[in-house]
Amino acid sequence: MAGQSQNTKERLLEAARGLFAERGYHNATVRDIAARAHTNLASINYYFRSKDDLYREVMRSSFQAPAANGEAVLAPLSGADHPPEERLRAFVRRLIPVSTEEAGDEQHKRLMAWEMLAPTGAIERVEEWEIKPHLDAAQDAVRPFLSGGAGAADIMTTALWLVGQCLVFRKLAAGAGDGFHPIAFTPENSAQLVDLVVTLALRGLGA
Amino acid sequence: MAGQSQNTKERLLEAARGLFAERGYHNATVRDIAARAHTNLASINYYFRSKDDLYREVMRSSFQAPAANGEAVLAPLSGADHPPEERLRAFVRRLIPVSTEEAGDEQHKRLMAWEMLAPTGAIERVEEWEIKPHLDAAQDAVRPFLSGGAGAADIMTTALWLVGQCLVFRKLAAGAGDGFHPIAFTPENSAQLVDLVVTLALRGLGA
DNA sequence: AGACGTTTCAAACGGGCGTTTGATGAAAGG
DNA sequence: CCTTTCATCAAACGCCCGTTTGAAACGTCT
Repeated sequence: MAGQSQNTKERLLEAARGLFAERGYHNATVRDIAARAHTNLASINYYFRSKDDLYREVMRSSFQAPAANGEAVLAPLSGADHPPEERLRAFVRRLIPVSTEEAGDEQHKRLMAWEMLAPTGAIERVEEWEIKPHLDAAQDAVRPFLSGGAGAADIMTTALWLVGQCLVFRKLAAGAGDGFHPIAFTPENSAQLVDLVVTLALRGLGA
Repeated sequence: MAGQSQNTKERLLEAARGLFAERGYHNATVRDIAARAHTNLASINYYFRSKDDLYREVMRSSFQAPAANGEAVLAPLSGADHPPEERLRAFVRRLIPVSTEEAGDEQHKRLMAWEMLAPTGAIERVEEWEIKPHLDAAQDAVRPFLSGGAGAADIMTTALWLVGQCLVFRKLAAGAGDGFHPIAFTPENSAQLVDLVVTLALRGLGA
């Protein structure tokens, strides 16, 4: 019965994704995954050959999910026919979360965080996938504001400076520690936040 | 023999701290800890009552270590008799790493990162200890530059903006992904970095 | 109906985990 | 010299882990 089997396999993937994100690879047990998927323990080894393969499958799908960060951030910025200020604003807008819940794909981010702290080898150099796209886009965003005498290191440093201003909000929105800082990430607040960051950044860059 | 016993207990603490930082609580096994400390398995339950208590002891000592971030960052900034620019510069200088190796206490940071991703309950609200001191100092640093009409939310947002600019370098210096960004954290480079961030931040703040 | 391939399930396997135990060695005091 | 106390150690105890197994349940053909 192919219909139900597909269903079970997808339920397993979803349950595994959630538990891997919550607890990391080693602390997410196959028994818990099977229980959350409402299926039997052995289904994991039936559909995927092992827990390792299941994890690899989760990581693979997490990277090609529509909400993955890299592409969405990069794509619409390449149009060089817009003024530098507008492109910088577009960069900032895409990097700042529009809501606490949205704040990027929370599960995806936690999966990456686990992979950085405790590499399983499923993905070599996660940072390259997670950070480099932002960094490349950031370099494009700040380059027009720097003088021609600026070297590659200067561009990189300034790009990091810009990324940091945006990511700090993303990080604090994602973390559970909202108790002590009274920032709510509603769409309206995010728009104000983008305005503020863009204004301060542009002034900093001397525009 | 009390002398050797103290020695064993301290070796256990050091080994545990290293392994907890590397692998997190659940994946650091008591057998590995004992092996790294060159002692027997049962010593852990002899000197500390359990693995849990050993972990708590590691976390406790990590917070009162001289290299812990909070205090060192906060203390010398409280002098209100310095001009605002100087206090902001002091804030930035303390938050930007002076070398890749130094970049804060790496083990301490990894312990906190583990505790955020996989809370063991040993420390409630790690962020409050790790981030809040920076945030309070940052608010003090930016407050003089804001107009009197700025509300608490504005101050908080601007403080986050400033912290983000500094922490991004700290994070990238600490992470292993140095391959793709050609920034070296020598003392000289750090000084330049501080100058850059301070300059850009001051311009952004309209000073 | 009967045979066949697919999917689900309870039970068990070997291994690593944290912890406990009881023996052994080494100083200290009467 | 014998006892007491503290520190160390090898061995074992349950427990939970990922995986395997063999059979039952199910749908699909002839």
